[in-house]
Amino acid sequence: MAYYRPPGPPADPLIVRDLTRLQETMRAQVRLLPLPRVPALIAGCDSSFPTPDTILSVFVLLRFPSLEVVEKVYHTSAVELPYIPGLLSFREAPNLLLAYEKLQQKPDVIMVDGHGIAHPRRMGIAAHLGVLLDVPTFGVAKQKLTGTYQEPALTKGSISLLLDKNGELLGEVIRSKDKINPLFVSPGHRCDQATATQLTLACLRGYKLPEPTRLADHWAEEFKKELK
DNA sequence: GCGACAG
DNA sequence: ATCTTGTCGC
Repeated sequence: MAYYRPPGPPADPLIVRDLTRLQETMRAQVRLLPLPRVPALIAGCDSSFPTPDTILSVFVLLRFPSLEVVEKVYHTSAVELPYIPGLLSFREAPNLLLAYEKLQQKPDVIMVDGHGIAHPRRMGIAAHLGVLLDVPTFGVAKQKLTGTYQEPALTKGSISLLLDKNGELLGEVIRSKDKINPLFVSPGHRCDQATATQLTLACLRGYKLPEPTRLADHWAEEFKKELK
């Protein structure tokens, strides 16, 4: 009799140990600082899964601050790792990098769907991608991974801090729309909290998600349907 | 031992 | 992330 098994290959505990170590060495590469100048191009990226073992990643390039769409590309490949909290980047980053290579022009900063340093080892997918590409990145997540915070006021623009057990700043919890669940914004690489928050706010257009990730999210869903 | 746990 | 209908609120 068949029995249930989660999507993707099983999580080999030996692999998990090695990836966690690799993540800890990558942490030393992260640099938190303001962008050298106001970005002219900002990118948004996200992934969807047409089938349990196929990943489809999208990169959308927008002019800033107009947010006019300049490019949108995607790439698909076989899933090599199951989803493991804290190790998401090893499952999605490889395919995201392949999609990134398809961009004709490169962005000055990338808004990633997921956390930056608001991660157990300060290496969320935004920081991970930033280090691999050596490009400024920050993360915008819909759910908390780690840290504690006070619920921000219910009005758009309200912000509260996301802190770790020692009071260290991990990110900011931002209400991007009235009475809608807040976003978790944190710097990735070559970016700082103030910049990540400013860019997130500057990219809001009446929706819960800022345009870069909202559009990447949208196209990840559209391209998925096209494949079916 | 008991929760928490991005996408 | 993905599956999946109707439904409550602004």
